Amino acid sequence: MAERAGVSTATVSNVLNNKASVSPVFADAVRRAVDELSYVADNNASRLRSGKQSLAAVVVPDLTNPLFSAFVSTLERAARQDGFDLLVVSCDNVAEQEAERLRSIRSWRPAGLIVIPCDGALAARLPRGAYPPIVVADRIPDEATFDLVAVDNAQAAGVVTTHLAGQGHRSCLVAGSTLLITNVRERWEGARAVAGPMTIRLLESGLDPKLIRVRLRDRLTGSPLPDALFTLDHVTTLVAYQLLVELGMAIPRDIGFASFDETEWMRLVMPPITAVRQPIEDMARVAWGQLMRRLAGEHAAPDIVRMTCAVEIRGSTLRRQGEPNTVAA
Amino acid sequence: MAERAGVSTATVSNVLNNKASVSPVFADAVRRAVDELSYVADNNASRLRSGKQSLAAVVVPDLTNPLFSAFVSTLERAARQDGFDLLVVSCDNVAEQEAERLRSIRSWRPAGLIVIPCDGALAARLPRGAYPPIVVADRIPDEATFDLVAVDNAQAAGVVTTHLAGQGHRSCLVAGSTLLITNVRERWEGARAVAGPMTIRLLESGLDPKLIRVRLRDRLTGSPLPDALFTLDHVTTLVAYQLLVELGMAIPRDIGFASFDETEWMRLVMPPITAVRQPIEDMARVAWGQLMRRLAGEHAAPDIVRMTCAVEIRGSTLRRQGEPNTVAA
DNA sequence: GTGAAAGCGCTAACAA
DNA sequence: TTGTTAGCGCTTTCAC
Repeated sequence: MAERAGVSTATVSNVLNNKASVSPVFADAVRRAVDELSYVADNNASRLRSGKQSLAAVVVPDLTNPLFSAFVSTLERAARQDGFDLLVVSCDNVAEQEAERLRSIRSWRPAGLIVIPCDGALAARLPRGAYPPIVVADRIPDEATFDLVAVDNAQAAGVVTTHLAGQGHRSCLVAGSTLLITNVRERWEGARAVAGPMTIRLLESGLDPKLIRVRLRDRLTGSPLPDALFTLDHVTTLVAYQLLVELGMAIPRDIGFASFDETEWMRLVMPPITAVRQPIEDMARVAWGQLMRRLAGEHAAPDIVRMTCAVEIRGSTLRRQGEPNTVAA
Repeated sequence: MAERAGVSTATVSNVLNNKASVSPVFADAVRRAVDELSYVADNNASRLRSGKQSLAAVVVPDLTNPLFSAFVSTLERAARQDGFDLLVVSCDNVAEQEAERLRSIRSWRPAGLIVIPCDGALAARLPRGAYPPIVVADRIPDEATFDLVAVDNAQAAGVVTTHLAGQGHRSCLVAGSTLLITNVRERWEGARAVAGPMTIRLLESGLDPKLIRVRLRDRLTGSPLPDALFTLDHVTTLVAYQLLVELGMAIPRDIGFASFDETEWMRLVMPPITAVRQPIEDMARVAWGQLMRRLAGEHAAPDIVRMTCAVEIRGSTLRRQGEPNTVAA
């Protein structure tokens, strides 16, 4: 490359990084050679010498979850705009995998990490020793030692619950994977706090769709029967809705139905489903911004951002007068 | 690190890569030091010297498309099993971006690339000069110069079309983004080839949801009205279904509805939607296998794999006797 | 304004 | 079995 342009490697480097001033003649020669050989500098060699890394990594629990893939998608775009590429890693919802990946990913010497952790015990899974800056998103770690962007789970769950009670529901089943996930705990506590006279019960249904199905079915066919169901995560919502349809339970007449996490199909089914919409794209952009500030050398205390969710009230929870799906008392 | 263990860097390297034999005493010392410092070797420095790269890259048109995120998810798992990490890049459905990314991604010197291209003209967007092995997935490039894994689009579209005709539909509208995407072209041609006496028309609706909506609405409110709608990609399907609901068209009585690409909600709505299910996870595994074989030095001609789709016939297209949603003639 | 030389962290080749 | 040395491709430093 340098020989093709007839200059030294140092000059090539200077042209490519517009560093020290280079005469137009040499600069042109370099650019021509770059073009002819369609040369791109080796990022890693350059990092090795300069210490400037343009690779970041993102660790998510599950790439097939539309919430997380939207997060990664937006993050990737934000990163690219700042000249970074993104190593994407999934831990398949397994904490041990996450620990392993968190360890091994350091071999790439990423400039920073963005993590949606499996559960609250993230800090315990970080190996001792030097680490690049870490930003945590979506799920809240037990210790507030990281920059964090998450939603106000309790508030949003509260809005839904208040709405359910206001629609005259008497007994609400709240179903979510596990209280070990701080988000789920916050949602449950936010719901319980405002249930008022409405009976409210929790079902920790786990992460495995088959088990979720069995456990939910128990509650939806046993006694006492709830007249409202509030599911706290994407998978539980999917299993629950399918189950309600199969059991022939009419929504919202037999049972009101609301979901934390919105997916496009919730607008498409009849009646459409009341859901909490998380600002996941905004979260990705905020997380990236937090990381960039750390890379710029900011030393402030952890930056904790809580974002507000939109609650979309739809037919699946409406049983009062004047509204669709009104039911005679 | 080497000094902490009291040995030379070469010995550390030998222990970490279990290369040349190292005495148990020294090996233990190294392992202890590794543990204490929670040291991981710098992948890039090691690649620089050894030439062995354990990074691969995947380029997809859009990470929010569930088909593609499932692909990336499975691919990432396969890669990890072979000791590779994955650089994930989206081109946001823009060919120029894809070209740019394909160029710049080389700066990481990935061992190989897996690409779901924006359209058929992939080869034209590859810069001249040396390239790592490339495997193309899902969308078929114009020139058969790459290893390829894709589905048999024409066959699957044919099955759906034959079914639609067999259900007594007289006039079918086929809607897909653009024939520039070879998949869409194959689907359209596969459908047209077996339409028989059923009138069949094509709408190239583009990639922008708003425009898709306008164009579809024209066809679904104008004349002649189709009595079946077959959408050829995920976005078109979503827009179309919403439109049908809004227009108050009863499925399947007013219009039969089928989709290429299956998403979970298609099983959940009533009636559930007839859809072609692509074996996307299998495609990811096959693509990774193809890449691994190239990395192992295989020099054979391009390996072209076509996989068969499952066609899920559901209520949205059933109007005959003995089946759900039967309609009097 | 330019090039020679050193060195980033590692591994390959070889000498001890 | 172990350490020494060279060099991967780049950027930095510093003489010119």
